[in-house]
Amino acid sequence: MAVNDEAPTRRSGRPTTAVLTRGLILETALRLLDERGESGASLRLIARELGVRPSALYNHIGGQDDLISGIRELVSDRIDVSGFAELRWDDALERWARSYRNAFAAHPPTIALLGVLPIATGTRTSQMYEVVCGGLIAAGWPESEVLTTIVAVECFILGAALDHTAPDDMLNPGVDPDAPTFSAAYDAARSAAGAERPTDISFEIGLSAMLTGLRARHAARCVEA
Amino acid sequence: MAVNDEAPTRRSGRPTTAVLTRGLILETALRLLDERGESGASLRLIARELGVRPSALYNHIGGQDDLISGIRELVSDRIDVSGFAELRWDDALERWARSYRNAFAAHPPTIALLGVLPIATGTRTSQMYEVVCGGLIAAGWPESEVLTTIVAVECFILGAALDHTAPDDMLNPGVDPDAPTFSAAYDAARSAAGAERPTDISFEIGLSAMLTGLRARHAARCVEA
DNA sequence: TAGAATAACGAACACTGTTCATTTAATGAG
DNA sequence: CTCATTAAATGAACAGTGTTCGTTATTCTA
Repeated sequence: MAVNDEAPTRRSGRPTTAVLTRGLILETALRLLDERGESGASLRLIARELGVRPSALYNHIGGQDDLISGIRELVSDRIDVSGFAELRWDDALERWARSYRNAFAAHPPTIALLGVLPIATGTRTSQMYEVVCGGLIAAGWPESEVLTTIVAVECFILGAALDHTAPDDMLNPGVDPDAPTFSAAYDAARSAAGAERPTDISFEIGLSAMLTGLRARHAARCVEA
Repeated sequence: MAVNDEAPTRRSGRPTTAVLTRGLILETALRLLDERGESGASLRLIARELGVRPSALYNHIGGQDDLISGIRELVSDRIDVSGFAELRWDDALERWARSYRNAFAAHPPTIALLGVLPIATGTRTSQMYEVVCGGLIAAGWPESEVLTTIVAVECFILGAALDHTAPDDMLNPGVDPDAPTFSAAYDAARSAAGAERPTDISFEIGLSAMLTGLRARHAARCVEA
């Protein structure tokens, strides 16, 4: 119907003052992701939001993969690693894990991507690993084990971030005569939660369990610094 | 170019013997997912594989969401809950967690969906929760806590399944002068792993830590059965 | 046996990411 | 100051996606 894509008319050719920036594109993408969720970061939506044709984006980003990894950098930037300079290793890990989960839970679509795309060297993500590795090694964790341990915690964090985005009643079995124990446990959990979200309780239980386990491992095989 | 989509020619109208079945579609989708990975389960690919037009699929499935949740049921079916009838709760949980991760690690695209889509009542997935809840409650876990605990473990499992699909060198910092500790830890982890995949080591470390933590929690607040 | 329900095709729609030729302006070199 | 180069936009096009709808032929049911 509409012959024009409702984008503000701009003459062909390079504009007098630049319209786009890689940073501007990434921030717009993240904002749309937050506002419209999930599929809000399509190149065409971003382009429309910026008053530009989709193909113009390709002068600043390499494509969708590049876009995603750029967004990931923005999100990663909000992860708090300050604890490793102030607290004991386990308390630092706890603060790190909490802010890590919160950062990604706020941007669901990036979670699944995070696990699969390689991280670029020299980025802030790389710096995050630098700090966490340093903190744990300083606390006596063996160098050969520290990264696999960090990844183990990360697995839990990302899974929890994924769970955070799920609707609260996802597991609701309803009235299922074939699953009475499950149904009862669901009701019990729900009333025990009160005003809290079940997903938050699960995160706390899991995080606490994992830290207890890691403390035991640390005591068993690590040299105090 | 090609006027026909290379699909075997079949006259319009209902065929003499039915070509499609919901089950057949789901199994084909899962197979393509395994073979071609990631985006192998497009409706058009499935249709072509079955020698059928895409629109024909809609006579048997409700759409892509329905397709995914159907696939999820197929995958969930391979999770081993036999331990809860034979072993101590913690060993049963360990067996369950391992087979859970393996089942989904084999089918990456379903992982992210798992966390978000509600499960249908009366399905085998529901039965899985029934067995796990029953096993833990029989071991003395309080009813109000059992489901949130299970979800906590699930978070780790799904995160680990996600990590399993990532390339091994995802974290490779290369030569990054700004991240010397990280780089050294990466090399140390790599050589310590030997022939094993780092993601498997991380899973074992995390699972072990989590079980240790849960055993402590169990001892502290659960009544022996 | 008449009519309804079923299950296929095939065309179309509204999307998606991406590429390419074209147009215009800014930039840098001699 | 000029001129070639580079950069940044448009706009058309392509191949792909999920989905809907009308058509047609068959089977099932009353």
